Amino acid sequence: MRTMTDTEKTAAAINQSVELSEEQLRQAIELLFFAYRDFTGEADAILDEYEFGRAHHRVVYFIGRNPEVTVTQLLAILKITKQSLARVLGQLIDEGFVEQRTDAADRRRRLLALTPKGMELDKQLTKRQSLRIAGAYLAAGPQAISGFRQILRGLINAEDRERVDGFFTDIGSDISPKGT
Amino acid sequence: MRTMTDTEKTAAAINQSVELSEEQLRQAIELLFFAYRDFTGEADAILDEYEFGRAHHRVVYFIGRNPEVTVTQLLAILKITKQSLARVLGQLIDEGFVEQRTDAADRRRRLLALTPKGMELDKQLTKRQSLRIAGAYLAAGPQAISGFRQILRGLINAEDRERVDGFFTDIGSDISPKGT
DNA sequence: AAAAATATGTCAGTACTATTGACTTATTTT
DNA sequence: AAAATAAGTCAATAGTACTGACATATTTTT
Repeated sequence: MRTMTDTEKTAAAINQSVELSEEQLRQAIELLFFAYRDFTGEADAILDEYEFGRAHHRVVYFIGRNPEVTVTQLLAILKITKQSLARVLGQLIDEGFVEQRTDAADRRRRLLALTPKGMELDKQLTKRQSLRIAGAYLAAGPQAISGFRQILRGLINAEDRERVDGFFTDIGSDISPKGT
Repeated sequence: MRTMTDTEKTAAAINQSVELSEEQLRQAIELLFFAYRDFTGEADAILDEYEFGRAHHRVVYFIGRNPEVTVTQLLAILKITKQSLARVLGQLIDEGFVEQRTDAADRRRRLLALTPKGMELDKQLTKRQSLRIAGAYLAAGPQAISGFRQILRGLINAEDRERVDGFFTDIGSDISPKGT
């Protein structure tokens, strides 16, 4: 009686653990719900100080991440309407967190960027969330990080996946021990 | 002067060898944002048919998951106020998706459960989201699933982690669907 | 040059979710 | 009997987002 090869063992293991029970899928739903709730709740205290809401946070975040983004591009990223963005963006501009300049190449366009004040806010908001993520990353290790990324990427609509692919496509390797 | 324990040495080693760049952490923030947005968007079309919103979805989901849950427990899970829940829960009860009965052991309590109609809605809503998750799970494989879970669990506030431990650990007695 | 399309901005009205605060009723615990 | 707990309700407010309609400036197409 022959023994299984390593490959066969792996295949069997995959088959067994890939049996996706309703229980397992519901667990994933709940993980997402609680993780997202706690993750977004992180910045709320800071936002309150500025009398801003989560919509302001998202706008600040994505302008910070994509300097010189246009209004239309921002709408595409956030998937909200122009009217919804207007309120939030207007406040951020009025209060000096975001600045607009006309694109010289196409004068219909307004290029959006954070002011130093806006960068400061972005940094403050992102720091908290980053700490939470860093904690989870460090506790779980590089393999887990790779899996986390792969699955979340798979949950994103195909059209938007490229947005999160960042500058490196070799998922997993970028977290490995430095210098070795 | 005391020496480091093995655990401390390990922690120190991890801290030194793993470099979490701002870029990596921002990528995680974006993964969460897009994945959660697309994941929750999945059920919207169905909810529209019933003229319900996402709040109704969450309530149906958690009652389905925890039959005989009380109002207070549901508030603790959802972390919203009683007044917020009242509107949504009232509608669900009025329209026959959720039923209430008085707890015989403590007649102040109302035990909540889905009616067959409510179960049908829950199933319909969960199916879509489960398919999305199953797709990502199957594409990424068991190791990735494990990592995904570990990291998301690490993002959840410590108090609530037990809620998502599911079949692995004994869940907090406050929510379990009674028995012992 | 005129027409069409694009990018942005704005006004008005509506819906959903969620909040704080105050108060009531019923029931159980102290 | 008093205090605490569980649930329900009323009123007012805020934040986010939507649809629809329309205006202006600029660029592209015809």
